[in-house]
This record gives sequence, C-alpha cells and structure tokens, in this order.
Amino acid sequence: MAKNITIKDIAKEAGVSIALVSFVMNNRIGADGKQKYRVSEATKERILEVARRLDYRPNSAARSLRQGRTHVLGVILSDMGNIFYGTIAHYLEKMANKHGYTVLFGNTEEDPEQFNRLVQSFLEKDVEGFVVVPCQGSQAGMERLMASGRPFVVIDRHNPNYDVPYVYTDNADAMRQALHAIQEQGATKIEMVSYAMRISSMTDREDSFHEVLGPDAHIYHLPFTITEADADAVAEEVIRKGTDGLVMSSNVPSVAVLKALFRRGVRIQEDIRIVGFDYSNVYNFFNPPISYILQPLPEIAEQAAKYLFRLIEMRESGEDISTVKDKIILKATLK
Amino acid sequence: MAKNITIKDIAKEAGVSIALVSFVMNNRIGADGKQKYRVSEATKERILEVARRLDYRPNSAARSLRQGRTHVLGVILSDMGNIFYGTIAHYLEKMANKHGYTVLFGNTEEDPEQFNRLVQSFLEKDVEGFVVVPCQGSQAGMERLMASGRPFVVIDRHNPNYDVPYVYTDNADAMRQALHAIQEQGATKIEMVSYAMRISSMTDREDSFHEVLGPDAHIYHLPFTITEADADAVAEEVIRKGTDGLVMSSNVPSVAVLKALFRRGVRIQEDIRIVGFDYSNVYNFFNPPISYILQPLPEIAEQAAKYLFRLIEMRESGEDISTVKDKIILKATLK
DNA sequence: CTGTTAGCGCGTTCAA
DNA sequence: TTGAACGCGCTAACAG
Repeated sequence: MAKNITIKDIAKEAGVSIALVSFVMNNRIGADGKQKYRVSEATKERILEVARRLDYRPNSAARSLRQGRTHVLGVILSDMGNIFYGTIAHYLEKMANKHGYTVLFGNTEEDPEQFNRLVQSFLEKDVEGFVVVPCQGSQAGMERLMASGRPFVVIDRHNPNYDVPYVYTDNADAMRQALHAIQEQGATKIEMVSYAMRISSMTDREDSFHEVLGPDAHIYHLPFTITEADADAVAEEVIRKGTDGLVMSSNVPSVAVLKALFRRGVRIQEDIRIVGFDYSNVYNFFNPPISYILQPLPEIAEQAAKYLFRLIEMRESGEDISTVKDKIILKATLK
Repeated sequence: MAKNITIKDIAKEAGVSIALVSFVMNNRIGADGKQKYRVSEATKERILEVARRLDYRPNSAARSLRQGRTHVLGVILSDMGNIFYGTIAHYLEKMANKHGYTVLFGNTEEDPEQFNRLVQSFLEKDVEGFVVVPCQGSQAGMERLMASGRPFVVIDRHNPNYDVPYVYTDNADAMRQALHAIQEQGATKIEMVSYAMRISSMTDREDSFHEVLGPDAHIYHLPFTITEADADAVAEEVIRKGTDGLVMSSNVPSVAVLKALFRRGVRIQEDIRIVGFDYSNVYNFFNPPISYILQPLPEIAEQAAKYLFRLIEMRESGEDISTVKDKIILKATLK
C-alpha cells in the first residue's frame, strides 16, 4: 500500500513550510530573479533532494482541482486496430506529448451510443480538449460536446449540418485523381467499392465518383463489419459484369474485395485495374503496383493538434471560442 | 467560458444540502432499502431533474482526490500505428471500458527514455494500473514502475531478470511450429528475418530457431526503423545464397523483405517459401497463401486486463500485491 | 531577501 | 437530512 508521498511529507522532512515546497517544485523560484518568491539555494537544494529521495510525485488530482487544468486530451476514433486510425492516433499522441499533454483514447466502432459514452466519460475526466471522429448517428454526442463548451476539433469526417472546427481531406479532389488515374490505365467499365455508412468521407467520394462517371455508375456498399460473404458477392458481380476498373473508397473493404477477386483467379491489374484509397501493404504486391490515394496522416494529426492547442490557449485566456470555426482542408495525393 | 456546474449549484437550485446531492448522485440511496442514507423519492427526483437540466457532471479531479481512485489505466506500447499493437490497444480499451475504466495510451517507439517519461507521466496522472510493453534499455523505467508499488502487467515481451507479472506468448513453441510448417513445405535452406532489438520476443524466437536448425543457421537482423536499403540488402543476400525458406520473426520486417524480393522478380512461394509471424494482409495474395503464426491478441489483451483488475482489487482491499507474480503463457497457432 | 499562514477548489463521508 | 472536516497542492497576503 506504499502510501503516497505528499508535499506535506517533504515539508516535514526538509523542515520547511508546505508552501515553500510547492514553490520550489513549481520552479516559481530561481534563475531570472524576477520571481515573486525567493529561496536560498541551500534550502532549494535540500527540498529537491528530499523530494528525490522520497520519490515524490505531485498528486495531479489535487493540482487539477486547484488549477482547473488536467493537461489531458481526449481522442475519439473509430478503431485503433485499423492502421489508418492507429497511425493518426500515434501522431496525435506524439504531438500531445511534445506539448506536455497526455491522451485518453477511445474507439467508437461506429456505434453512436459508444461515441456518446466516450464524450461523456472524457468530459467527466475533464479533458482539456477533444479530437473526434464522429460516426453515423453521433449527433447527440456531438451536441453534448458542443454544449460543453470544451475545445474540440473534428477530423476525417464531418456533418455538413454542424458548423464546427475540423480538419478534413478534400475527398472530391482525391476521388477525381483516383478516377483520372484509373482511366489513364485504360479502364472503361469502372465501378466503386464503398462503405454503407453515410459519413462525409464516403459520400463526398461517392458524389465525386458520380460527377465524373455519371449517375448510373455503380457503387457497392459494404457494412462496417465486412464478412467474407459480403466481399465474395462483390467479386462475383464484378466478374459477371466484366467490370475492368475498381476504385476503392477505403482501406479495409479494398483488401477484402481484392482478396475475394484474387481467390477467384482474377488477374489483378490485368483483367481489372484497381486504384485504392488509403495505404495498404498489399498494393505493393501486384504488377504494376496498385496506385492509391494517400491522405497526409501526419499533417492531419499535426494540424488538428495545433488547432486544438490554439483553442485551448484561447479559452485559457478567457477568449470566446464559440466563434472559431475555421475549416482546414488538406489535399491528398496519388501514389 | 460556460462555468462548470458544481454540486453546489445543484444543491442551491434544488434547495437541499450539498451532501444530499452527493448521495443521490452516487446512488447511495434507494432500491434495496439497505442504504445508510435514505431520501424521499420526491427529493431524489427533484435533484436528478435539476442535475439533468443543468447538465451536471461531477468533477472527477475532486472525486479522485477524495477517493484516491481515478478509474484510469495507463497503457504503454511500442507503436499504435503498427497493426499488432493497434489491435491490442483496441482490445485493451474495450476491456477497460467494460469495467468502467478509461485509458491513457503512450508509444515508446522503442526509446527507453520515452518509456521512462511515460511511466513518470502516467504515475503523476495517478493511473490505477499499467499494461506495458518494455523495450530494450527500459530497465530504469521498469524499476521506477516497480518501486511505485502500482499494479502493472507486462505483455508481449519481458526481461527474464525481472520477476514480475506478465502475459506472454510461448514464442519457442510458436517458432517450432513455423519451422515445422516451412520444412513440410519442402524448404531445406532456411534462414530467418528478425529485428536487431534484443527483446525476449525476438531472442526467444531466435533461440528456438537455432535449436531446431543448429547454431549456424543464419538470421538477418534489421533495425527498428527499417529502410528500403535494409530490406534490399537482405533480399540480395537471400537470392545470392539460394535460400529457399524464410521464416519471419515479425510483421513489419516481413513485409519489407517480401516487398524487396517481389520487386526483384523472386517468385514467392515457388522459388522461396515464406512463413510469417503475426498477421499481415499481404499473406493472402500468394499461391498458396503464406502461412503465419497467429498470436491470440484478443486473449492477450483480455488476460492482461483481467490480471490487472485483479491486482487493482487486491490493492484496494489492502492486500499485498508485491508477492503476486504469476506468469500467463499463451499458445500461438499456425494459420 | 527568505519564508510562513491560511483559504480555496469540489465532491465524499462521518458525526450529529 | 445536514454541517463540516477532509484529500492535496496552489497562491495571495503577510511577517521577520
């Protein structure tokens, strides 16, 4: 039960007041001589020595309570097990760390109830800001978040009905690049594989697809949890129709359908050309390698984090945050 | 600046004492009639109504300060952007959630300094328990963790010099399975691709490799951050030597080397047989599909979480945790 | 210049 | 059902 060392223990051991320990621990003293409170070097050293010896760690609950700051961010994603979100999570955590923040992560698995629970739970943990990936039906959670007045930045998707801060990829442009590429590769009967979820990243890509190829161009819609049967059905239909170009709208369904086609002996990149969306290792193992749209994940994370820090600073200095709703749009590139 | 609603606001609005609000909010009242404190249904309803209306959220800093509990876990991994750790992270988060916990995540990127910083930072945040993936050189961080007396469970790797709780895969057995498979597939000149890092998951696999194939069987050691040149060098040597079987010791180097071989026109699974370690999508795109060792990730996460919860409970009820050092060993399977 | 006293933040919980 | 102490660290005000 190793009782935790408190500031009081240090004070007693060092024979000084509690306040002085606090000052020393917070470096409110020293160097530039401009500090309000001064302590002799000797006392300071003694206090630090005792703190080190007793392995003192300030209780952050007490500190948060007093300062109203937790230095914790909340990040709500779809699924960290997906390399796309896992990568974003990693970059976000890195940014947060660099700025002295620590990060609570949560996965919605595209369940709006779960989104709501996570928002609630993170609010109660008093995170200073959020980076969130909303999901279909997450309106309630988003409104709760907005009502909380806490800084947040939306990434990867957004609901056009909400005028909120977000960092987003120009998906329409990205899809045009994808279609341009697949047409250059000679495909003429082009279809698209997408998720059934009605989220902006999918619908923007689909709208762009239809704009280029007309309203009758076909899109396969797969559920968030893709079964082998789902992928098989797509493959069968693609083969039957003689589709010669398939544009993927996301990582996971892309690999699932590729697998189904491969198993059926379809010669990928010969019988049918593929262009992917988001990186997958498998794209390297075809001849020629499968082209894909690459979203700038490090930049998405970086911009989102910077944006969030800006909001947090503003709020800290008493400025009104509710009017800041800048939209950051990043371009994807074809690889 | 939407001032946060406190218990005091509720009390005033509902015309009752602060204490009563607290009782109601904590459900210390009601149902089974055995509670210590009872409140009339009407009062209870009124309080709850006011709380809802004002969107009251208890300040968890205050609560933690009082109860000494945060309901937060700390998870330190190597790299969430790697599907292996991302998947584990996801399952851990799910387990934590189910038990009312929230999770702080951190990535070491195999940097022991970073490991140390994360331990320190999470301790200060007063996490109730840790799940950690140590890295080469993380001794200082591990000792700090042990000295803290806080419950923790090590996963994925462990330092045999430390007698601590861990959940681990039987890597020796797994490697034997891999070698058995590749030999059955006809390979006779077998080599291995591994990381240069001296961590138990790698060394156990390597030791097992040597036990089966003798001390002279060759192992390629790649740095944690693999460049294309690194992978190319391995591919060149494999080709030159006429190696006809390659056992992979991990996900990332496996794909890197496969890519280098593929680019050089090596007919994978014909000229050379491959057996992987940990899942990758790419294994499906060869004929026959590449076999691989699958670690039971959901079970690793589940066992680690359960173990940790057990430790936390024990500590909470004043039991001595320092004597609990059970090792949980899980079997991997060949797929 | 060096240091201390005392009240605060917010929810929990015991004594009354 | 309530008053009040408490957990721990911060910091304004004050003293030698």
